[in-house]
Amino acid sequence: MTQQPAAPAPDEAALGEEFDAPVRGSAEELLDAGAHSELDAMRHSAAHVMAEAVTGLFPGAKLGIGPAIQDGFYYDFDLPRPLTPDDLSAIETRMAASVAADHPFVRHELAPADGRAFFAERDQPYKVEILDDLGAKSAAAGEPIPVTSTYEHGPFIDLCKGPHVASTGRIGPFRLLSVAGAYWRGDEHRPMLQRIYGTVWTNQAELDQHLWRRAEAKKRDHRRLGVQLDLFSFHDVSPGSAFWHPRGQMIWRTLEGSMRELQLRRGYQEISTPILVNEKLWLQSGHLPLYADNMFLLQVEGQTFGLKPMNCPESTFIYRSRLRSYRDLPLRYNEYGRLHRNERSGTLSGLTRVRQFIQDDAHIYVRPDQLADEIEALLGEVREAYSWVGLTPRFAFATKPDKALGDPALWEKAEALIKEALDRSGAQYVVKPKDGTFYAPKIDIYIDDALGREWQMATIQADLTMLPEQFDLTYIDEHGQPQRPIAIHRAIYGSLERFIGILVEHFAGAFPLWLAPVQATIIPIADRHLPPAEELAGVLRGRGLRVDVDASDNRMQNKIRLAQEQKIPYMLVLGDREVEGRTAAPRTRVGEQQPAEEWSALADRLARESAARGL
RNA sequence: GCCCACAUAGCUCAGCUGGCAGAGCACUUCCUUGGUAAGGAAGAGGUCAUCGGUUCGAGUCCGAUUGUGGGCUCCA
Repeated sequence: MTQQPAAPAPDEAALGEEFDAPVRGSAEELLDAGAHSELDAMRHSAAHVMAEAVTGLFPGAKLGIGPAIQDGFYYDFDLPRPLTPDDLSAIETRMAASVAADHPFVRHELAPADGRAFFAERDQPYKVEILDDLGAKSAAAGEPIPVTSTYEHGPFIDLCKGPHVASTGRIGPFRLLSVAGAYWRGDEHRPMLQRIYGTVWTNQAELDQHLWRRAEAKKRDHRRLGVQLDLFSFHDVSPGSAFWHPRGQMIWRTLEGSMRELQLRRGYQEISTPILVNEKLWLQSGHLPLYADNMFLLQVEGQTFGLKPMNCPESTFIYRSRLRSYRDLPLRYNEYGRLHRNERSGTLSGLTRVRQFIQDDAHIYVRPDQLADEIEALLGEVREAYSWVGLTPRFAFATKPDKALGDPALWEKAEALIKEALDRSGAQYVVKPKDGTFYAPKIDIYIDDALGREWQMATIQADLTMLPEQFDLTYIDEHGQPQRPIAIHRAIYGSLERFIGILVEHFAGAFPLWLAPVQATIIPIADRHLPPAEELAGVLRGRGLRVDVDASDNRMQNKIRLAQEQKIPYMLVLGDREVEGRTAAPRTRVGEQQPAEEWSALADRLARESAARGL
């Protein structure tokens, strides 16, 4: 967010650093009302008006495309020089003038050849390319080339299939947001154009709401809160890899602990496999040719080793370490594997795009007749784990892609079994045809966070070929014959790094009690209350609670403020009154004051609340 | 990787057209021992990301490098 053309409102700036204690569950008010076609027409029209402004400022500018998108629009330009934030305000000013002039949008239709000539004359090669592609596509389909339609408003005319609002005056309040580079047609071998993003709404209140939501998202940004809450940091000695501070690591361990509990209950067995592995492993699995660019490879004594980018192949060595009976299956191996992927430098971003991460991975080996039951159980695991953090998973079923390994009949069977499991579990899901991996149909899991943003999280894949065939896995069936198992790959949190990043933003740093790295801070009012404060801390820690004592010489009010900023769920105030009765006065981070409570009763209550994993 | 922007104290940031490096918070010490969102005073803290260049003189101008941000791209 490098360019914000207009200064924030003064009161907003003053409040910016310390936003109010977030009230979780207020998601609805943050949600977008949703786009509709009238608004889309307005946004697309705004793109035209912006193109008018840009071509006015930069005669000879070449135009890419300028569609409506969620919340706004963009337009790509080929310009003689890079745009600056000052240019954005100049463009906004010109746009405002065009809106004030209320130019009608007029549609013209031209014969295809005339249309091409029209844009060729005006030296608009990208538009010509679009028309040529359109013609080629029609020819290939054996259809007539459609007429070329253009829309004209005031001094500006553009290739466009519409629709538009009636006139520029109908365009609602807008704001230009940022400039970014974008390859023509998303292809890095094509020229890089300059893209300007803007947002448009039907009225000022909606625009204000949108800008507020953007500001709110920025305040919740896990990269910012990670520093403020002392969770993790990044350093240039290892770009793309987080340094976990004690509090961040505590969140990590707490999530991991809950998952271990669930996995134990479900009969998983935990394994751990090497990080540094000879490249021949990925030659065998088939990953190497496709994935080598994303791997960290190194030469060791004349051989090539790599840091593992995924866990899957190695669990097969444990599977094959002895002969397996049909009675052994399902065999559920889970692994918290530390993975490295060489993401391109420009793509790294906080915890959501990293080079090193740890997955709560598992590989489950099943007989074909066990597949549907196992998938159904896995869907239950996903629902349970996500309920701990108040997220509702949505499922997408991705089927066989065109380029796929293995016997099509097997695919068909596996897909039918997955569908059966999905239906039986009562899950809501969409089907994404041909979106599976080359070795497995899969179920992808999505959530919407408190700001209404969608994230792809976990995945469940039913691998028919890669592990079973490439590594020649077998089990002995009841007739003494070797059979192929199916390998289910699944991660529930996915990457813990990414999961925590999403949770930080979802909760705005105010983690539920069970997950909060510090669950309570004890606030002695005066120094003489320090020894009993330590005593109380001992009682609470004895019940497994994570507790700090604020031993600074700050005043109580200041200690409360600091605990509030750290979003610690409970502040336990200890003064003369409390020490006398061996009680403490709890205050929650939303400002609620609870009656003073006897130490062991308080410890019991908080421990119960924490164990319940409530929100 | 590519385009653009940015990098000043632990954090958030100021430093106009080149002329001895600043503030608030945090930290240390002292005073204060308090009742639900900042008590007071003093002090310490910076090779202005790194390397090179222009200049009498560079935080400031130019170049390269590294990192970060907004995007594009990719994602088994």
